[in-house]
Amino acid sequence: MNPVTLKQIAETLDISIATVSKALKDYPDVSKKTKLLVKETAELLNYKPNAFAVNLRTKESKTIGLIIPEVVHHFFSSVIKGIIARAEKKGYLVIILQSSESYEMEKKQLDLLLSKRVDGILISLANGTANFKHLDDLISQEVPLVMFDKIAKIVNCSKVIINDRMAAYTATKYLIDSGCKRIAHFRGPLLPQNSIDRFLGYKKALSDNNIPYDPSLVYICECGERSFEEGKENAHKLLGDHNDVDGIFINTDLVAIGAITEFYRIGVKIPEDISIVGFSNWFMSSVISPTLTTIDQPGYEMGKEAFKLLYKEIKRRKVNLPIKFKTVELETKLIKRASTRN
Amino acid sequence: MNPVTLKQIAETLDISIATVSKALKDYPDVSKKTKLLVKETAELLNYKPNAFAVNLRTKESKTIGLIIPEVVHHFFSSVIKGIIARAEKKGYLVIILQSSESYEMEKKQLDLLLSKRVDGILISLANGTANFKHLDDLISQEVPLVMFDKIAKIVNCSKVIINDRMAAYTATKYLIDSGCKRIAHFRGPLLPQNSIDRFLGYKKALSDNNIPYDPSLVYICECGERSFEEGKENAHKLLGDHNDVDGIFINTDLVAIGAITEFYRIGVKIPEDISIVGFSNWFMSSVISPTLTTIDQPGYEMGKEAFKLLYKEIKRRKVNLPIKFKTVELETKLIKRASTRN
DNA sequence: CGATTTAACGAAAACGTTTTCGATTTCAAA
DNA sequence: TTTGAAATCGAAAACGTTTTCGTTAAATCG
Repeated sequence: MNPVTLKQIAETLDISIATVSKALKDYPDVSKKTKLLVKETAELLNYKPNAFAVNLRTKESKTIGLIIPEVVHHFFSSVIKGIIARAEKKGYLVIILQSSESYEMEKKQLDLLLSKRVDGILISLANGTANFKHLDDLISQEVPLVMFDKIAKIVNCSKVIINDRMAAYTATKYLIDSGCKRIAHFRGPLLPQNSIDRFLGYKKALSDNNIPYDPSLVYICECGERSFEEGKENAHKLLGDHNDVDGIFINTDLVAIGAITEFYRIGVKIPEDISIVGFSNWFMSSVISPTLTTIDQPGYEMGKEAFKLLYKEIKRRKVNLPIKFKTVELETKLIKRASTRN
Repeated sequence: MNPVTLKQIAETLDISIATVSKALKDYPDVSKKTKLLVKETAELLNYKPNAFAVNLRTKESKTIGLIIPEVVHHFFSSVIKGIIARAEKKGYLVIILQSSESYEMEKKQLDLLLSKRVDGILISLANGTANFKHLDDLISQEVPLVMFDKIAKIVNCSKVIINDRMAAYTATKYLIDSGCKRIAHFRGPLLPQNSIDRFLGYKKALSDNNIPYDPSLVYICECGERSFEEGKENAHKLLGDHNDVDGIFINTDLVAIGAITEFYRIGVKIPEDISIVGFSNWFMSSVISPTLTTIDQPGYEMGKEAFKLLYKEIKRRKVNLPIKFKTVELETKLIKRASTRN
């Protein structure tokens, strides 16, 4: 019961393999009569083209690779969903790999995808990635590549991002406008561009409003699997270090939720004693108590947009058109909830 | 700058393609000397085997397909993570597709994966799936297949599940033991096996404890994208229909969280007025207020286990060993939290 | 030294498709 | 009838591997 091939159709119809192939793809140099015949028997025999052979011939797999730092993550799973949806429409399948925020894994996985000869790669960088040679190599090999969310500015390819700096500015400004005078920041790791940008946005908002920047108010989180615990820990530490903090802008919702949990345990009132703004708008943030004011990050759209860019690049490369890299910036918005004073 | 092939290595070394291929795979009939030579130049030229050609020759892609009802879902993304982790260790890549709980999409996607000639398929059924011909077809084509979580008992393949019935029984029993006399159930859709089993577990727990079963206490949820809203709606409806309910066993955490939100809004006290037990143990459930008592469903392990079964089947089929289908049942446990009286 | 084994290599088929290009047929126009 | 073009078809190469099997040369044995 082996899969049926072009050859078998050719034999049962007593014509050549070439004609069968051409008939199935509606080539102009085969008669309507034989086209019909071929298509009927193909249907009858339940013919499915052998993807391996097609790949080999056409040199494309209609498959793209996706490398993501962490799969179990509301934002990233939204991105995945967006990518899959868009890719499927265009006939592409997507292979997903998880770097677990490790540079080494990221490199290994790029290699894997490359060796599988995917038609293009979508990537959001691991926190541990400081060296970009692996990406530059990809580009010099002319593999279509687009980065999203956690990008490296220095790498020359298409990107889809949000304006982290502006969003952080908005978040911090909102704390200031609601009366906060002494605002802490739980930031992300030192390397990723987005945690740098969010930090800078925070700082800029302070200075624009004549609030002195105090480095001792900035706490670092890994923002990995221990996000929630980190939130609790940093909240606890903060309370030990300072007694005058009345607002915190936190790099990511899950850490913020950890902080809220700890504050609740200790008896610090949110938002009366301390106001909190998170980042990402995890679904969770709308159901905890108090609900969390945060920045909405459009994951699904980001996924769709990222695939769109990749698709264009794949198409253009195929016909040797020049590639112009684009970076599209998606809108974020402040979601006002109960963790801040209005 | 085309990718380097065996042929090019052969030419630069002035030996045959066959020898190069064999040298790289450490065949015994090539001398250590040439092996070294070949490997060195392969390294030098940065040779990467052409996956397409290998696939065509070996008839395997080292890729598996995964069909999941919904990607943005704590449980399922945990499963994905488990599968990817295990697959990568064995050199397999995984293509992920989302059925969005639709039978039609599920069918289409199976076809897609089949046409890509993945080495095996992992699937969790859509809620809309009542007909299993597409799965039986797969099996008769001898495509390795394992179902997980949302399975069809009638389909003859390996499965990895939890004992939904027992888990639901435990959950309901816990409500009873904590003093509840009048227990409602927010169940899932009518078709999926697991929502049936959970309902049966609920019913059995009632009858074992001499509590009359009252159909008017059972509410149905789609448990799709609107889960949270459904929870709120059903909670509201329940309050209108009955005034003596003191406990609810809810098919899935997200619905339960919706219910809690609504009860909170209305002023019903959890757990004093009504105790609630959810199902799945979403991370969210540990941070809302009150924290939600629930059944922990081991997603990551389920993913790992599912891949393990699939891998075994792939290996055995390759050497034409007989296949014995297995269904492994994973442990669940009751997580006692604040939404129930202890 | 002849016979036989062993070691090392290569030719070639095969996997199933796509596509170029030449061959054949048909048919209308001259 | 001849000629030319148009319509159909097929042979064959190519994609890059893997693997069988045969060939040669070297080594071993009696």
